[in-house]
Amino acid sequence: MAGDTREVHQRDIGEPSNDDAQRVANEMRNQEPLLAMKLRTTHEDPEFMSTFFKASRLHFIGTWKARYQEILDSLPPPPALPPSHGCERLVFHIDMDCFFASVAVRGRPELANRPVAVCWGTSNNGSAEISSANYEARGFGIGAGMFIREARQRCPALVTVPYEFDKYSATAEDMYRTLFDFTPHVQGVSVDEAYADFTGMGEAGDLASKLRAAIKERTGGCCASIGSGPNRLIARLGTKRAKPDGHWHIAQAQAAACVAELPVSDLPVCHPPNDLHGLLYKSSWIVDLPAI
DNA sequence: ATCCTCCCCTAC
DNA sequence: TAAGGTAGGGGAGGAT
Repeated sequence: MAGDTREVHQRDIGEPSNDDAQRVANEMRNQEPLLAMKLRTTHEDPEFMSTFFKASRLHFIGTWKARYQEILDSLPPPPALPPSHGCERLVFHIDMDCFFASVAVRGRPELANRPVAVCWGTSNNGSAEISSANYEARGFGIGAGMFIREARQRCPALVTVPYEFDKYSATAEDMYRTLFDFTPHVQGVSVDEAYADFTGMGEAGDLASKLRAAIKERTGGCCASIGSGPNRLIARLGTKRAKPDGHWHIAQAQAAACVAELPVSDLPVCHPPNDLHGLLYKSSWIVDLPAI
């Protein structure tokens, strides 16, 4: 079988096997106290509420702003945004690639080049929700929001690893401190995503490659993708095309043409189900919207 | 017209 | 077994 041949080949050249990767994932689970407890009621665990929030990825994401504020408080207050003098602004949208999964793979060579997904859940056919999947896993059609059961059907060799919230906080801080080294004009969006104004600081491609390299080094190997353009919306649309591990610039002059050929669903807030969802039936492409 | 409060919705 | 929280934008609708 082709798969067997590949395994033999990997062993020959000393690369970690799938077994090595699964063993590392098992060790991660074994060292996670939250998985050792397996306590589910207030009777079994008097600290049930606290345990629940400690294990919640949504709570982690939702309370990130408070931790970000501590970073802001440790820095001098940002100067006012300098005027652009009528020239177009250079706005960056920085977004870490599959953040939780890349933190998991970082420093664990056994997981490199393997399909990896982050979730609680130790059962192969459970309904634990995957919150981050690396690009190898996405190649099997695995993505955020999918239950572990379906992901395992699509890729039996998938490596599932538990959350490491403390590492996410520290890595996010590394990313933000790197960004603040470049400019004080930073707007934090979330734990793994920010906008920054680079107007008048140089050429977009050059700045982006320097910033991405600095983030990758400071975070120990986590990649950021960057979209850039004259405003936040255009920059953000550029990031979609930049991923993974890339940069895409959309200048003001190209912005209208670039955006026109995108599907309506690429716009923020235009994802069903919502109030604008009817538009998706009338038009799939942004270029057609003015005709509606 | 303007300013509120609530409430629904999105994104992360 | 799995860990669905949180902040902020914007519309509706009432009070001024």
